Amino acid sequence: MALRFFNTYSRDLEQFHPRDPNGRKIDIYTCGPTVYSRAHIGNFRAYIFEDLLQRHLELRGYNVHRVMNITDVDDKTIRGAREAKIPLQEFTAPFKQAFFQDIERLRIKRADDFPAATDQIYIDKMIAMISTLIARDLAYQAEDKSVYFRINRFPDYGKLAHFDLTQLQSTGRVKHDEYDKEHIGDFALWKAWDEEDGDIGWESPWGRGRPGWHIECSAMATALLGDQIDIHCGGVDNIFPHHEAEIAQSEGCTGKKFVRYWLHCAHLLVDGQKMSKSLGNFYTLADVLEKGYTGREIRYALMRVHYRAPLNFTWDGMEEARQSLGRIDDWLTRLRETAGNKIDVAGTTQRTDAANNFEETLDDDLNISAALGFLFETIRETNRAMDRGELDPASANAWLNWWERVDSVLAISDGENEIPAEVSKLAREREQARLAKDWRKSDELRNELNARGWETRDTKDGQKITRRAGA
RNA sequence: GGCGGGGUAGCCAAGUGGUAAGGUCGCGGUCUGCAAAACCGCUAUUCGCGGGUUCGAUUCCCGCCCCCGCCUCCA
Repeated sequence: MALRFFNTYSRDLEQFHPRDPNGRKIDIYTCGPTVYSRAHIGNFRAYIFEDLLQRHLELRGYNVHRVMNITDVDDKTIRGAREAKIPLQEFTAPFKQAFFQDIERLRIKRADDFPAATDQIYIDKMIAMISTLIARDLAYQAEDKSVYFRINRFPDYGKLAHFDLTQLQSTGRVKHDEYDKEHIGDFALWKAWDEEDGDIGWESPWGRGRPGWHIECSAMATALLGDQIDIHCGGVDNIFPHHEAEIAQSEGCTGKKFVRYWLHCAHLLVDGQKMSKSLGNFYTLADVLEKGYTGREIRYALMRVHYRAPLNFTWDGMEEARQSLGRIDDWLTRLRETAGNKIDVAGTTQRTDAANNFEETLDDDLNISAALGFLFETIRETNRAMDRGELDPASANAWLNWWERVDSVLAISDGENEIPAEVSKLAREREQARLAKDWRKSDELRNELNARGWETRDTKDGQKITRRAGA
């Protein structure tokens, strides 16, 4: 099956065709974090979806160039810096650092570029774009000195969200001191400095101020990827107004179609509800790690549901993720034992079929659930063959090679676990106790190993110890 | 009110105009000193509800109900 994705713009599944005439190079722009606090697991669901997308495109032979912006100036960062009585950069730095730590723990590939909104080159680019928009009558400076986009002059405004502009209602989420706008839907490109901004601001043709949120992404995307990009991703809540505004700004400047495919990830719910601090169901990655779950377990839990379906985060779900990964770990351990020392043996026809199923399923708008279904079916079939002693080393190796491809997309395999000397000493003692049929001592040692996070299994080839899932 | 996404077993979830993948949990069995893992078996006569089309619908059409989100700076 050819690659296809659900494009928010058309609300339809579309075959994927990159702009690159050779069909190999793909540009992706993804909206990154606002660094005013630790990102929460809902944010990471979106980033994991984007990572899955990139990894699958790469498995399919595409050369992906991805940009993720860092918003390091906005109302919240300014407020945070003011309350902490420290410079803005000093306030955002630790959150940037935490963000990079978090994505590493979740095995999210780093983007090729992480432009920050406060980089002078992007501020300059934003100012240049705003000037162009004003020159084209698509923007105006209002009485309050801020510059706004004039949505009535951009006929396509509302096409992405499929909104009728006359229906726009204020939700009161934004402070409404913006009476100077011509239309309630006009959004700020440049926000005039006010007292609350303190010493944060940049000089511009319209006076001191700071960029609006939307213009950042237009400036950084076009600066790094050009006037047109293949795929732009984000959470569904960014469709309107953020991405709608990006289209208006970018196309208003370049006159070219900005994005070919808009992909949006559904929300993460926690216990069936939106995360919020007041409900006490608000989790950062650190919160979940503290409960004893590992990065790959969290990655799996956030990845296993299709990106366009709402995902309900629960602790039962985390436990399920742990058990599922344990099943995969044990399967790999067995395959490696069966394969012995052989490496790089040519695959079997059976392997190829499974590979196609896994990959073709992902081609269909990243159908991860079906892809995992194929993986687990494969696991059962090969386990059955190994139980019967019917899987030869060459086939086991072929499966391991297949897994390498699968895991290049999923990125969920367990690291190599070195067995600590102390643990292997206990294991040897238990082996001796078992030979002596001293079951009491043997069981005590098993409990001891268990307490240290290691599980023992007595097989016909002798005792095996493995690291317990999550330990 | 407008615009979306979703409603399939205890929980998570795939899927198709032809009779329900997979994961997890639970129960029984094989194996084991006992376990663990693995494997085998059982667990939705049924896919939110009501109509319609059809030889046949969970899948198509119409109506309705419920959950979640967006509607101007939340991924």
